[in-house]
Amino acid sequence: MKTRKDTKTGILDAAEVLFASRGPNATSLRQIIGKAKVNLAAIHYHFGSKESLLEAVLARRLVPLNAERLALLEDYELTAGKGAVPLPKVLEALVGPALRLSRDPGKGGERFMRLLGRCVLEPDEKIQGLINTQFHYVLERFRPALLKALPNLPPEEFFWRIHFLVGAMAHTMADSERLRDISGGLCNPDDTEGMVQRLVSFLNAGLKAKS
Amino acid sequence: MKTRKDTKTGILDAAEVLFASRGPNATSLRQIIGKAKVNLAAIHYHFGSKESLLEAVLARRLVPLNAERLALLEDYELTAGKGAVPLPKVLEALVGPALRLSRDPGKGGERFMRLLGRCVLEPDEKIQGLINTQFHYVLERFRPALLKALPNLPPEEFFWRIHFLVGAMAHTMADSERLRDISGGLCNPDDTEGMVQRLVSFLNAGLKAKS
DNA sequence: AAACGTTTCAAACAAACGTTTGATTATGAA
DNA sequence: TTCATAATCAAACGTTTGTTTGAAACGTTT
Repeated sequence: MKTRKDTKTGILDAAEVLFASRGPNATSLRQIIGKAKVNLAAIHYHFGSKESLLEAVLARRLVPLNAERLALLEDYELTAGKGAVPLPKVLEALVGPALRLSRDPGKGGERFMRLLGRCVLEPDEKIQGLINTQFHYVLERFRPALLKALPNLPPEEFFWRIHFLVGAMAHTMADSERLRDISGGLCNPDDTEGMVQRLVSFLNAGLKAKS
Repeated sequence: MKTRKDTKTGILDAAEVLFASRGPNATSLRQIIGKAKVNLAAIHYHFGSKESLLEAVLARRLVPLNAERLALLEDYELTAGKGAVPLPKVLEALVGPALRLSRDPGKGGERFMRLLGRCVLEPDEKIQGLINTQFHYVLERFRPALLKALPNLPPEEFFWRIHFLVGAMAHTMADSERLRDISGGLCNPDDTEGMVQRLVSFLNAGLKAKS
């Protein structure tokens, strides 16, 4: 029983790193066992299949992450009383915890944030399914707050802007490292708080745009 | 000599469709030849390799597309004289031609737009290389116009916002079909002009946000 | 028609993939 | 110790992947 958790979380950790950097479909089980230094059959023994492994990798961080998002939102709503929570606060609750993951190397760090962004943008239907279930649940909870903070915004326009928001957020999570190249080293993706603040103010202005 | 172009463009067309819907790496050559109804060896005879095939698929549409973007921008700059081109116009020149591709089914249509968005977000380094070369070239040309339209915006902030812009644009190009589901059928991704207009006004407001 | 280069085709290639097997070793309870 | 369960391991499974081969069919030119 002593080595079970070691092997299991060892696989999860290695899979998280590799899934995040090359994408789940481009990562082979043999690369994972090479990094985790376990036997190939251990993956199927502990997780059943590659798909279930990805599911486990996602669930390990995503469930607490979404709980944190909802808790933050409820906190802001309590403070706001019967009034609307200001849009920047709502956005902060939505994108902040996700982006801030990279600040906490112990809890998955940058690796998982990249993986999450990558999965959101992944064409593969199985991965889509895993993500959409979680995302719909969060969006359903955030939608009333967003609509409240954005009065006079037609529902159709609202969904379009959520779509743009998801794109900007996912791309930022998945591949901000690219920004270092594009900017010629001027931008530093490691400055997470700066990143959150910049993204929130960008989204805040975009969502409030006059249509 | 008569059938050469038929086979060659037949492969390009089939590859474009399949690459766009499942992603290049998730598409096998055998799926392509099945759709194009040609022999497997024809791909290597005409293109040399799978990677070169993707390169050819991209180049066929991307070169004229980027030319159109630059032509539009120069047109606006001519009209503006020595003054700055208004930001919405600059954005229109940047994202309009790409999104509008879906209006022209003869010239590749929605299929290529999806592929392009997908390639921008693709982790694979070889694909990144193909995209970055083209994108850098365009961005270098658009940067002065964007900076001119956005005075008082610090260079660091500028690059961050370009990054958000790319994310929103690529996600919109790659997978607006998803919006139909999320919105419960309320939003119609086939309304390309509406899509362009909404994205431009969203990006316009986001780029102008007070930092 | 004969000879030419170009294009198609069925068949096979080695490599890599996710998954399964059956034997072997470690662990905790009786 | 003895036994049963849990975990690890090397080896092989059948597919699928991108790529290569050599011969057949085609179109053009002489």
